[in-house]
Amino acid sequence: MSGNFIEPLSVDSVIFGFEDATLKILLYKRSIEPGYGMWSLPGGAIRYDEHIDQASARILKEHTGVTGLYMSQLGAFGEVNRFPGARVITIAYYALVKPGQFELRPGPDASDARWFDVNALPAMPFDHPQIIAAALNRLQNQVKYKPIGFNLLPDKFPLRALQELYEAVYNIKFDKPNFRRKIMKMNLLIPLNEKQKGVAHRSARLFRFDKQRYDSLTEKGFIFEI
Amino acid sequence: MSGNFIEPLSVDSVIFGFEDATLKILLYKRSIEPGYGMWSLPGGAIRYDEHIDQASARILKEHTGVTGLYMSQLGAFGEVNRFPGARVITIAYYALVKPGQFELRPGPDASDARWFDVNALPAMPFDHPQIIAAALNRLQNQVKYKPIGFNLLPDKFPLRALQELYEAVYNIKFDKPNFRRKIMKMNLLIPLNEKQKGVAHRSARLFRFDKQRYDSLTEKGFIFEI
DNA sequence: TCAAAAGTGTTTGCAATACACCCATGC
DNA sequence: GCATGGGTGTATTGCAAACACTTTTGA
Repeated sequence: MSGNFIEPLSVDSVIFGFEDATLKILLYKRSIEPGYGMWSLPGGAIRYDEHIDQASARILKEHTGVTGLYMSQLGAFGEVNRFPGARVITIAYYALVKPGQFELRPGPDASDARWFDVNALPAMPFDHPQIIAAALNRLQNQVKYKPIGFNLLPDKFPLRALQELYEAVYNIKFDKPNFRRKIMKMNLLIPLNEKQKGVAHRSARLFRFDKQRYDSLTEKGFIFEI
Repeated sequence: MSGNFIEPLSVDSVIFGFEDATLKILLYKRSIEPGYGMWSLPGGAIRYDEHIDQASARILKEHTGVTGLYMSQLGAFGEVNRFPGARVITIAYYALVKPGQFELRPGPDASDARWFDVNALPAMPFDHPQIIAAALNRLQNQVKYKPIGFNLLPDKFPLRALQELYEAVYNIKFDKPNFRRKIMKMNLLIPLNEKQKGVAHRSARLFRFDKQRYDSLTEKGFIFEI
């Protein structure tokens, strides 16, 4: 317990991934008390000399091994007894990960790491279930008006993957022709001269998200909405 | 500086009001250092034994004298040097106030209190300008899908007041007939047998927001949107 | 040649927009 | 009676929803 840390303040992250048409969350099996052996959100203490966003990025790096993940603050969680034995307020973040962006490994103070389907989460310690609920809620609100969903897809993807992503996040089904038209009309996807491989049916064209075009359209008042 | 407080953690609130068809923010003139004499957001330290939402409600009460204001957390602000002389992370809230809900008075550590037009704010200390920018942004996002705007209006109001509120928040103009129809179609306003008084033209009918109806419609999947 | 998903076309109805207009009231 | 805002009517347009349909590919 060094004076290098702000003791009553921690950071916790909800890391979202998307695989098999399912929204997932990355949890770590705690190898320390309290909560030994439980699956929980990756987290850590904030240092005196770092911005809270830096703290979150550092802790994500310590757990995943990679930097540059899409990341955004959710807010502070401050129930008096949310953490046993001491008053700890935590600042929660959520992060988005592309398939295969890093290899799973146990993070600090953890013995294992695993992706869980958002609809089949294990028992979790502290207020982590509430934090996850807030993260899901935020993700649903953000993904509608910001093109952050692409941070959950590979760089090259077929339209169907995008549709399945939105279907998983909103938990509803879209009509394929109407969804395609809506997306294509935005002119934000660059069609590639590549197709899906290894599928047992007609292979779909792949697309890439055009961030530059999105930025320039946004300057002109364009509003992304799905 | 008693051990009763979590030293490195404070709460700051952006209090919004609506008067003269203008969105306003309530600021307090600091009578202590740092930032002596500057107009700033009302704030204070979090106690060890209170939920952060309670801390925010308590500090709002200490400043305004009233409880029960609509209030919601914005998030944590944690630049390393945001507060001079010590590492202080602040958790920001925004609150909505009805016209005349309380009498202005200087709060703790303040010599004066005053409403400022959001488009004509004074120089402010620390990161308060950023916090206000975030609050405005959040308000704009929230008011579109949640009926929280009514917390800025008197209990009884003419439709025009609601329109002016949305015009002030979004900073755009609406077409009056279309706005009326959109609102009335939602069936969320109860028409009263009362009219405006003291106006130099045809007086408008007053309405009241029907929260019960909103709640029951929401359960059935209704989505508020303006 | 069949299954499965890619991808296109077309109809329908609602809802946003734009704008013309009449009504009530105080000065 | 005129200025001011309250309040209503209506044509136009665009888009979302629904669904039938054709095309391509691997097994």
